[in-house]
Amino acid sequence: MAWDTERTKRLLLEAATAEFSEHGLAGARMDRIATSAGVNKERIYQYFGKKDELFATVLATQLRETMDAVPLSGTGPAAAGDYAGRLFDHHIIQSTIPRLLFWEGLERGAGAAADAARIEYHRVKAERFRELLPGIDLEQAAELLLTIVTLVNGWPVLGHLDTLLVVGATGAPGDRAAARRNVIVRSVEVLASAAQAEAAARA
Amino acid sequence: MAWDTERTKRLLLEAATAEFSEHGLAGARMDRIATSAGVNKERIYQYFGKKDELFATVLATQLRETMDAVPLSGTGPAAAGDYAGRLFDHHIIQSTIPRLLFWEGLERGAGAAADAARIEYHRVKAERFRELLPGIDLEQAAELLLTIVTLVNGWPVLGHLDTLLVVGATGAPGDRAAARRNVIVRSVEVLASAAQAEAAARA
DNA sequence: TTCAATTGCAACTAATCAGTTGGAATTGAC
DNA sequence: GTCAATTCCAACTGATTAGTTGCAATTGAA
Repeated sequence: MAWDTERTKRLLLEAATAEFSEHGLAGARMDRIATSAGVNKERIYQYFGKKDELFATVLATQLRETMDAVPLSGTGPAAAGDYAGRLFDHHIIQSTIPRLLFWEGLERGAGAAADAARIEYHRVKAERFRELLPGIDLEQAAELLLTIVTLVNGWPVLGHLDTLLVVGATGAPGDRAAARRNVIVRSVEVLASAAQAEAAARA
Repeated sequence: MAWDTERTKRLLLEAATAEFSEHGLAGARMDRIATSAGVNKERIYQYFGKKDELFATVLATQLRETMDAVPLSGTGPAAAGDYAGRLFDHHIIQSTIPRLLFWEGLERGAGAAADAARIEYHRVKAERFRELLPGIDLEQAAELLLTIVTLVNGWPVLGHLDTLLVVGATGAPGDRAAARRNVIVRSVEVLASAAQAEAAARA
């Protein structure tokens, strides 16, 4: 039976994803990752390098996967809202993503935007998003996309604020995910329509 | 010359605010807080207790201060947009706030919503925000307030995403803060109008 | 079978960290 | 001036942590 190096790497990457999502870079523990993966700690260093290199690998893998998993399709404000809704759904299933994105923002800051491949990927994404809303310019598209990503990823991370502001004020929690998803989708539709109207008024 | 205990506490609290804002709970170092404040480390424990107690104190102090510093005023969608703009401005000056809010979300999670006084404070805030937009119900108000807080606080924390999506796609950075502030203010106005229209359509 | 490369093991290492301690210095009441 | 309480000091402590090490076991090519 041969060594299954790829499987070992996968186990470690999965364990690292969970650990970094839960604790961030500073709070994560290499021992825990190894134990959780059922792999000797020394293998981590052999395959992935030091702690922050493993963190970078986890981020690159997970954030890239998200962009591939939720494609843009259709045209018009409803398509924009649909995209937001699907992104929201994806994050419910892959709950590590929003946390990793904010850990990245907090722990790596501006340095996180220095990757040329990633810059290109996002440029293409913004361009593609613009095509969903005929008539708007690239800046409008990029700003709206930033709004979508902020709202969708921010919601689970600021769950305590949802509890304080919405649940606390109105009393009955109900299905919070469904309600918030609904609000975000409709908000995106409204903002997309407004963006188009604004672009038309300027033409 | 008497001991100035209150001054020592203030120095420590300021240093702790900066440290926790920069590094979060797991990444902050008590030695650094003490050094930065020019105070002996042992004083921290005497005055504030252990590390996570100090963190809680910093959070309570800073987040409470924010709510007091940016009051709600006026009525109508423009008032909602104005509030968002003033909140945005405040966070530019007090750059620790957004980061602390997201550290809290990531590092303390749902437990952060367990404080009775804070629940009450947010309930009152949501109620007051509802009064800005006559006709809308409390749930609409709370959801829109959550959207505002998410966008305003999320922007600095996701600065790398701004760079990737907006700057990367459109080329010239310009004054990003002003541009993003403008987008948020107008978005809030649009969403506030839509919320009122929706409430009216249901009446 | 041999041999070099790689994986696997678990103990080890040096540094770091939150928290503590004993004693000196200071304060303010009496 | 005395005295108890408090602040200040800086060294200490024990636990934890990222990373390393020496050696055994395994793999696959020749």
